[in-house]
Amino acid sequence: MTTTIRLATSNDAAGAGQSKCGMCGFKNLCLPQGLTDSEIGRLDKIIGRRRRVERDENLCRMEQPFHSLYAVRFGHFKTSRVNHSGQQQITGFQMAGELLGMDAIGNGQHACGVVALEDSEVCEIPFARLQELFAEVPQLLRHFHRIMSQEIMREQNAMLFLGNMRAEQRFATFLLNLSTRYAARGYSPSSFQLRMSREDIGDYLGLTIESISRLLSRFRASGWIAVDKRELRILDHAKMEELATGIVLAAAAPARAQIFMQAAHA
Amino acid sequence: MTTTIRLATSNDAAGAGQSKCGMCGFKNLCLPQGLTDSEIGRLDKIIGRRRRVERDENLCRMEQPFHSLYAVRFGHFKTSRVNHSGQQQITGFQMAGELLGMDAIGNGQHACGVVALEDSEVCEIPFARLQELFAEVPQLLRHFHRIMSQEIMREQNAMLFLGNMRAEQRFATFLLNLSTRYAARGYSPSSFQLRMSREDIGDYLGLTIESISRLLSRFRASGWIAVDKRELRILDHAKMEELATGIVLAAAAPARAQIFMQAAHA
DNA sequence: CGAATCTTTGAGTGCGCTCAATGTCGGTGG
DNA sequence: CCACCGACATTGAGCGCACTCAAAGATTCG
Repeated sequence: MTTTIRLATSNDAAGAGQSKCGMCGFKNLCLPQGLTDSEIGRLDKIIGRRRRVERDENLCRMEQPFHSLYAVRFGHFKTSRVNHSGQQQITGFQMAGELLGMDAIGNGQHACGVVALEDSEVCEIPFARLQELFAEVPQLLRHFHRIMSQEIMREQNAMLFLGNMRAEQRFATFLLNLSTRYAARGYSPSSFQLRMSREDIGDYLGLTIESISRLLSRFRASGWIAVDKRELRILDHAKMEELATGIVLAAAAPARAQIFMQAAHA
Repeated sequence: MTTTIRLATSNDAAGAGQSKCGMCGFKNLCLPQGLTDSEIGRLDKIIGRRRRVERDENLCRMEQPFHSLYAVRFGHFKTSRVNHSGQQQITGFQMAGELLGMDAIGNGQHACGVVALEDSEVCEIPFARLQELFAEVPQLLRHFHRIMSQEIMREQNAMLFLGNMRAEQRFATFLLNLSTRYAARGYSPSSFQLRMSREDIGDYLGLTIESISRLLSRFRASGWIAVDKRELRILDHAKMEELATGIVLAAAAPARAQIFMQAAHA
């Protein structure tokens, strides 16, 4: 590599691939979480090449053979499944520090297609080598199990809103989920960009593009959010939580609110 | 082996707990899949007590601390989550050979409640001991990862029908799913009992109890199924697949059917 | 500037929900 | 034995939320 311009993605020592995880700003959200420096070093050694993925490019397609997991280094992705009749369901949106491809382990082929929502970069993690490392770094294995389990919980949360919630509640839940995840990454929980199109949001929430558009308009008109194209600000966080949980934490229903607060802190 | 008659549930040598997995009729569907006899023996040693669970009894509740996974030995279970506003989503129905509790690994507490649909029995698998065994039996670890990944896929399938399908299509998908799973266990794929109430089915499919009842009536009136209480027979399997996939494999649309058949075999 | 894509907004419709009544079954006690 | 009860299931009537269809506006990109 002889290029001179380097973005935030750059790594020092060319080639050998040292300190990939150790220097990554998201190591506490990603696979290395809870590992010692020396263990991180061993993980570094098996991390494959970084891979740039341009906006709208497929990181992998459904039914492709599985070789590697991918950790998002920066950028955003969407994962989706299409069934025989052509119906698409977006199964999730992934951001920096999150792991992609765990659905592919079971059958040795990707169950979801993965597409970049913007120019992004992932770290390739050859699964065969990761498995070897599990034997040597038990803490890594334990954390990997936690990550997979959390992926299961994430999907179950999606089932919960797809099966039970009205459009308004789904959408508020979605916005709060983004808010929380950005906060965990040190970004503003109240002001962020929607990296995905209205259609993607709809395909995730089980709603149409028109419904998403109407929800955005209505939330804006109510003064709960501000939207300009894909720029979004949550103006009334409490109202969002009220919508998402269905619980009114206000003077109107103080008794019930207290009960909930106690439960939440228990 | 000196006994002549053995129920699926019986175990010989009292106490010590030998040959639990080795003699289990579902070992090829469960954790021991692909293990050698000696490896199964090692797995046997860590399997905790068997636990009987009566109909409507909780195997575990939401937010309980996590210690063990459970393998269903016989009987049926449902797993469900309830959110703050009291909305319930059934996340799945489990039968013999299936593993319960993987959602609890991530946070160390059960994300789902588990209730027996009939008198049932599970094998308790202390997770800490299972983790120790992973280090000694790599094949077990690999298979465990496959199981967790398949659980992720299962949840994603649920997202697909909850987000995209009409009531009729969801219900046909549900019936075919049961059919396939019973077939894999050596039972009839076309005749089985619905172990769960209409309400449970509704809470799983994101529909009301009335809708489920109407669907059953309509499917019966159309001659596609026979229902008597909870006894169900699939009379027209092809029609069920047509409904579930949205693809008509019939003379009416031969061209499209051919395309699908090719794709399915590719 | 024009073409393509994405988004917003409106009008009307229909699927599945809500509410309500009736039916069926198993259990319990007189 | 029947009467009664509670749980579960079925069926009907009417409604409303989100969908479909349609058109216009906004934005991006060549």
